This record gives sequence, structure tokens and C-alpha cells, in this order.
Amino acid sequence: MSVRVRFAPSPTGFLHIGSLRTALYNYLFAKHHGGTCILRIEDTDRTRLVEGAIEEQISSLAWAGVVFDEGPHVGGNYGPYTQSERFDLYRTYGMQLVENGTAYYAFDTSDELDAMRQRQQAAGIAPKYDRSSMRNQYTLGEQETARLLAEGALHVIRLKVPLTADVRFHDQIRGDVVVNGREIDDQILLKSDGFPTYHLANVVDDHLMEITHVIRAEEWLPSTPKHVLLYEAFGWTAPTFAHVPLLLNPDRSKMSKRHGDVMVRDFAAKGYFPDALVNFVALCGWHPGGDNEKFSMEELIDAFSLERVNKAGAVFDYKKLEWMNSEYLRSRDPHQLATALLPTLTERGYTRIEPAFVADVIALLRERVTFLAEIAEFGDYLFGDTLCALSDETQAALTGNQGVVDALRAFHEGFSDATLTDEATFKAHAQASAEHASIKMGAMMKPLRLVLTHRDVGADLFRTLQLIGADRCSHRLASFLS
RNA sequence: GCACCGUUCGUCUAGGGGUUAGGACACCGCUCUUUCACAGCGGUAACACGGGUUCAAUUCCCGUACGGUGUACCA
Repeated sequence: MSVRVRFAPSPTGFLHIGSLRTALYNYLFAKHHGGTCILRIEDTDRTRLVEGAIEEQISSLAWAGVVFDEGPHVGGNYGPYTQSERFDLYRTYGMQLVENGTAYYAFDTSDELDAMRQRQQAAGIAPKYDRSSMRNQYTLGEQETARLLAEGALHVIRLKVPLTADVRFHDQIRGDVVVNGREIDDQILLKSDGFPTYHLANVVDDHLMEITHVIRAEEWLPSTPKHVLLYEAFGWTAPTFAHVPLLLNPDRSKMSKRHGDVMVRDFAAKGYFPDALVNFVALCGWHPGGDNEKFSMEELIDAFSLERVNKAGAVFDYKKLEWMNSEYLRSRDPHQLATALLPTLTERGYTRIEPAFVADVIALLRERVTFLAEIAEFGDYLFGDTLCALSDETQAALTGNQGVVDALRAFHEGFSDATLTDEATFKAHAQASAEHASIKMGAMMKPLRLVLTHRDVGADLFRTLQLIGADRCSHRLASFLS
């Protein structure tokens, strides 16, 4: 049987980085096995819908390179792929369970349920629907139930959980899990607004869409017994479950925006390469074995297996993500990067933005930054002629040192004669100037960099000067010396 | 509270009955570049605790502690 998996987000906001990883694992697993990866929108909670969320999530996923074979945006033979468009289906299936005795009507109001929970808490028992004392099909009797229904009373359908039997299932990542029936709540399947809850809709759709593997976040593990019971109630075979560990904050709680960016679009906006993010996030909770840490999507697909997914949650290390991004920045073709950077350079009003030149600058500066866009800021002295301000302090230190001034003057005067075309000639000229002023070359380097770039750190100085060009160097020296 | 899940350097992790417990990020140091950085080299640093089983346990079993998730007419 061919593998069919699904990623099933709720359109309640932007795509979370943790969701991206779950989607990615589904995608990798499907592609590794030559299977099908499906996107299904679970919008059964009408109160939490966020306008545009579906589109945003799909575009974030696409940005990251997670593409679906079936879904609301691409179609497929198992549609519709949006639960609100499958409304009637759930009622039909829910009623099927009422008829076969595995689900029942309940008429309790929210206030009554709150009161029940309060009583239970006061008595020190776990809060759980008390089938024997609340207003439902069993306590009310068939006639009263029929009367209420005929009258149109608000009601829900609840799962009739066997009171004592153990519910067991095998999780592909966690092994065997056993929960006693007495711990499982009589879950609401159909809400009083007629919409299904997650549990019903999810099970019905997974069955109808012939899902073979349910790969989802660990937070679903506690409700899986309910789902197993649901499959049994329908007489269906349950898919294989695999609960992946959570992504964590530094304090080990579920990853949230308190500690930094968590939305995929935030990472994109910050300048992360999609493949770097994907590479990094794939390795949070999964390890392919071996020491390699750099994986393209194809390599991830090739290496992925559920067996090597970890059990414990993983703290999201932003520092390592940055490192990963800088690795990608260094390995990418400078000409492609130049094309990508061009709009930013134009926006900043830079004048020296011929693609070949930009590529040269990128090749020079990328060693020392994390994001491509940083080069636009960091390379201002190469892309244009407006240098950042030099502090008075620095200025004074420079002009106050006679040896340095002499050396710089010598360096500048030499410009008319020197044929300054490459790193070697710039270097030779600098050496001669230092010697002429009787200072050490080491004492010459930093002032030279400061005067010509207005920055105290940078890439290789003479390569930098070569890229700035003799003319511009001369101008900048002249304006400093005057 | 109850249920479930988890626990190897600060972090991501490899490993697995007998290992100098490996790699990566971060951190520190050295070298190089007559500067800063980059790079190269090196270093600090971990099997939560207690019982078993065993010739031998970080590895298997049981407890404990700690942490996380769940406990909704949310997903």
C-alpha cells in the first residue's frame, strides 16, 4: 500500500516554525517512500478563524519548499480538502455512531458542565464528563431524549468511552502506549452548532482520505486513545501514529513568541534562506546518523526515517540557525546572490551596483556576516560614496598621530605615479609609505582602513582597496588629509 | 491533582552491557594574516538520582526526582 500522509493545520494564524517542521517531516516521509503528501485545512472552529491564514500558511510552506500533491489549492481525488466544505459528512458519520451505540446525545449547557467540573475539583477527582449524572440520552431516557430532539433542543454528540478497558496503540516513535478507559473523557464529537470537533473530523477525514501514517506533534499524544476508540467504533483500521517531539523555548516550554521569532514569515523577513531553515529545523529532533549536518531537500528526503526521530523535545537554538544560514551564504554562487541583493542596493540609493562588481563584493564580505542583506549595510563604502560617520574620538586619534598622518600622506602622494590595480600593488605601496614615515606596517593598516572605509573591521584590506578603486581611495584620502 | 511522554556537554545530538563517551553550535585559547575579522589548530564541558539484573551498567529493569504535554461544545 502506498504511503499517504497529511499536514492538517488550522487557519488560526501564521505558520509556526513548529508546524513547518511537522509538515516537513510528513513531506520527507512521503517523498522518501514515493508516497503522497496532502494538505488539509481543519477549520471546524468557526470562532478562531483568521482571515488570510490559509493563504499565508500555504505560501510559507511553499517558500520552504514543502509542496503538496493534494490539497485545497491543488485539488485531488479525495476532496474537498477543507473541513468546512465537508460539513454534512461529519454529521452523517457521527449519527452512525449514535445508531451503533458508541456515541450518544447530551443536552448539558456550558454552565452545567462548569458546575460539574467545579464539583469534581472540590471532591478531588479528575474533571471528566459524568455520564451517569448529567443530562444525556442515558439519564433522560429514550422518550425524553426524543422529545428534546423533536423540540429542537441544543445538543451535542459524545463518544461513549468504554469504562474500564485498556486502550492501546503503537506509536512509531514512542513505542507501545496504554491508557485505561477510565482516564478518557466522553469526548464531544459534534458540537451544538452542528460542526464536528477536531477528533471526529480528523478521524473521519484520515479514513476517507486513506491516510496511512499520522505524523503530528507530541501534544496530540494524550488524545490519541480517543482517536483509536473512534476508529474502533467505526470499525475502521487505524493508521500508524508517529508523534514527533516538540520544539522548545530555552526554558523548555513549548516554543512561543516570548523568546524570539516563531513564525516562518518572520524568519523569511529576517533574511534566512529557506533551505537553511529547512536544513536546521529538520535536524531539531531528527538525526540521520553520521557527522554531516548540511542537507539539501533531496538529501533530506533520501535520509529521512521515522526510526531516527528523537523522543525528547528540542530547544530551538537561534545561534546555530544563524550559523547554518551563514554556511549557506558562503556556499551559494555570488552571482545569484548579487541578483538577490540588487533590489536592496537600489533601494538604498547606491551607485556602484553593476552585477559583476556586486558579486565581487559579496564574495569578499560574506565571510563575516550571517545574512545576505547585511552586506548592503556593511559594504556601504564599496557600493557608494557616502561613508558612515567617523567619531570625533577616532578622528582625533588619527590626526593626532604624526607618524600615521605622514604615512597616509605618503600613501596618497604616491597615487599619481603608482599603478594601483591589484592587491599586491596596493600592499607594496602601503609598505613603502609606512617605511617612508618610519612606522610599522601594523600601525598603518588600521588607520588606512578607517580613512578609506570609515570602519574598523572588514575583510582583507588590500582586496577591499582594490575594489574601492584607486580613484576613490585617492579622493577619500585627500578629503581626510585636508 | 490525574494521565501520558520524556531526561547524554549550556544547546542540537551520536553511541551503546566492557569506549580516552564522538560530532556540531556557543564559549575560551593558540597560530596565521606585520590590523580587526575570516580561516586553521586546540581546549573547557555531559550519561538526573537511587535501587536491582550482571563478572561488568551511562546503556537493560524498577522506583524517585525533575521537566514537558494533555486534561475545552480549541486545534
